[in-house]
Amino acid sequence: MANRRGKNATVEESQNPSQRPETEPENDKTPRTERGRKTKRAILDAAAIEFGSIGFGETSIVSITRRANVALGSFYTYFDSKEAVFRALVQDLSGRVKDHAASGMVNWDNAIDREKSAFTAFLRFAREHKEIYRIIDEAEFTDPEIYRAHYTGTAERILARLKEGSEAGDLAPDMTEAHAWAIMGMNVFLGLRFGVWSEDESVEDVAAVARQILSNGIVRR
Amino acid sequence: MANRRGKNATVEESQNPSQRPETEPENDKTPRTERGRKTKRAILDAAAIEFGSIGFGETSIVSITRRANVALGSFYTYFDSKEAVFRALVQDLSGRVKDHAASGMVNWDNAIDREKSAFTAFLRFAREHKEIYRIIDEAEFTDPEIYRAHYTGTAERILARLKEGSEAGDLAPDMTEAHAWAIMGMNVFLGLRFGVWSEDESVEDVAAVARQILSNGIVRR
DNA sequence: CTGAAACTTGAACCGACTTTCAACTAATTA
DNA sequence: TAATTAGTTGAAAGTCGGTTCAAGTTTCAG
Repeated sequence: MANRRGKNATVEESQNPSQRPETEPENDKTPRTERGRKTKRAILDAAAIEFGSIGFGETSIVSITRRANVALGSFYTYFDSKEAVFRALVQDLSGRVKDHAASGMVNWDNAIDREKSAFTAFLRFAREHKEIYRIIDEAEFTDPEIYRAHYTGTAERILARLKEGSEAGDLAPDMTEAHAWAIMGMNVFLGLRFGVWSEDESVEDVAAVARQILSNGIVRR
Repeated sequence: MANRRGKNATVEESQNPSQRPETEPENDKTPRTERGRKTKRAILDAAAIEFGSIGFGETSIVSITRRANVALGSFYTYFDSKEAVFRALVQDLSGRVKDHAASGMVNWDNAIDREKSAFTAFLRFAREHKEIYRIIDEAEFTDPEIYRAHYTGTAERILARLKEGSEAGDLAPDMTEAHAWAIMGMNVFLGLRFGVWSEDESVEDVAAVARQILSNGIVRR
């Protein structure tokens, strides 16, 4: 096994450089003033809380603006509809998850430990931001495109790592998209059960199981 | 490895014995006539199609009754609300998935092949019933209780199999809930990507990857 | 200081959906 | 056949939330 130190070697492109790429500039609803930016931020933050706690169906524009301490009408200064805030939010959060995972993924010597490190970062993140994961999941129904993009992108990054591992000689030579999806599924469900639903097991213990599976499978040896 | 034939040895309790357990009898909305039973069935079927194709948020009671060729008012003869049909439906479908998985899981000689067999059955099922999976997933937001029960129950059954595998000497001796959730996550995500989203890979190829991971992990050997 | 642009406000409008209900039909029982 | 119960119907009431907009406030450049 090669001995590579992963400090920051893992940070992918990540954190968007300028302020607001947000896919399309579209109908110029972008604030032009500091005041405006603040208000928009307040609306987004309030929306995150509402969507995260009571879900897309139950939150109303009023519930968002009420929580943001902003008038109902102000909402439409910055967003076209409930779907629009949701979309903006999911994109925002999806990016944050990616960034966090990348920057938290340090200290690995081989491909297996690299994955363990990635999972550990992910699990900690899930514990910190349970709402975020609810929101991204709900996008499956509210905004399928973004939902797909989120998981497709994540799988691509995993697969890239796996291929590096193969080339370095750590991993079997035949890593495919399916491998990446299998690992992602493992991570997501462990995150749901041991991150979001309960924290009755230590991060380390759960990560050890994931690591064991990747390095040995579950057969008796 | 022991050589056990799994023909039906795997059918768990499954298919509910009498007709309609449906959790609570509650407000006696049960039909008393053949005619009534037919109508209720029509509503449920129509609901499955609506929920499955346009989702919970978009379907309205009218859209359901229209599709069922039934008057709007008839809906309330059998259900209290949109949530109520959804709940009934999810419970119904969750049971069907379980039954199908159990009965499709035949022809295994050892614990690993048993899991491969389970996954194969699941993936085929997912391809046949993409809507069903969308519906169960949506329960995460519409009816968290049932959603949890669905996955908790599935994980329990996986864990029971793993423990049998350990005892039989096929599997490592330390199988835990986390192992079961990891496997379930793998299966679900592979099902999503290679069952629901696209069928560009053969069931066998995808199953082979899952099997490889469980038996060897992904390290080079 | 002035005027224009950015931003804020909430009442009011509007459409869509849920839910109720009284009148009607079908099936069953005595 | 009459009386009773189960089931069906769709109009209409009621509710709820999204969206609009005209009037107001704040900010700032000139």
